Amino acid sequence: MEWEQLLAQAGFRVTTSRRVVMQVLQTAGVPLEPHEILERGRCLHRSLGLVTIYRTLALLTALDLVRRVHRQDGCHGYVIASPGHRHHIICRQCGQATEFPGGDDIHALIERVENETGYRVDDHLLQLAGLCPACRELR
Amino acid sequence: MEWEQLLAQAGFRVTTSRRVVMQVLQTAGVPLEPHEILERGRCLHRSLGLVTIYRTLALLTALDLVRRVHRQDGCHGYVIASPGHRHHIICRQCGQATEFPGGDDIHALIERVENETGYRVDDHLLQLAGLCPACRELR
DNA sequence: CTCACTGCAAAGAATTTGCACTGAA
DNA sequence: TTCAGTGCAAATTCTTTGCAGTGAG
Repeated sequence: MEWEQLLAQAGFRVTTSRRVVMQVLQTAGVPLEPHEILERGRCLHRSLGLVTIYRTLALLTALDLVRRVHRQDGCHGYVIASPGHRHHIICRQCGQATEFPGGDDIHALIERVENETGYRVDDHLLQLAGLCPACRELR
Repeated sequence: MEWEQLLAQAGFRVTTSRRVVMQVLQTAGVPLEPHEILERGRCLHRSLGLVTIYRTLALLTALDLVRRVHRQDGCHGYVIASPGHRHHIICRQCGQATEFPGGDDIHALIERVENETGYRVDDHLLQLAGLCPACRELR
């Protein structure tokens, strides 16, 4: 339950809505869009509103408790974040999102690009897509 | 002018609107959002409409003449694409976008992630952000 | 001459804001 | 008790669709 302490320490209140959003995301395992969070959250908290979800996601994202993931089509979903800078690989069949850590290979790549382009890189957006083990089974 | 031939070969017409959108993007060098393309395009083609820009971008993106780039905040812009699968590095100061090719390092990274996660990767979204050479000068 | 393409208006989504009420601390 | 947080309604964007007129081939 350490995220609750993190919230409190940062001066924010631990409310039912925030608990529900976190619980829904923790249970889901796949990236959810705001309206999907609403549907699932309503089961747990009748009066939950979409506006609150937007505001909650903005807060949780700012605190790095939740991460926003992109899709090529421009839609984005939200997933629970692990501590540290990580990236996601998303199954295009079932939507399952798995985090993986950045390794030396990313740094090597960034260094190469810095040399090739003359840029100084200070942020990166990396997301992979493919088939998860379970969906590969079904082929 | 080879993009015009590509359009024609694919059975699409080379119209003024499409020429204007391409020219604006080629001139810009930085990723532009639809409404920015409209503003600049109007200078060249008075009656240009936003709807046409959306439709044109969808077409050009499908033909891989233009690429969509993402920002963490969810906004996205469009830039001229070079042939082949490339990635972008975007200057957070001036917005300048530069393409760079994927090298062995990306394949190595993907292979590592496949081994670690069991996924079979078939697509990736990689975008870097930082300071371009010109903006670094000004520091 | 035809039909793909365009612009406009209007519909639909996605997201944000204003405001009075509610509940966590 | 107090003020951050909430829900609702309405305002903003952002993007897509329907349709009649226009122009590329």
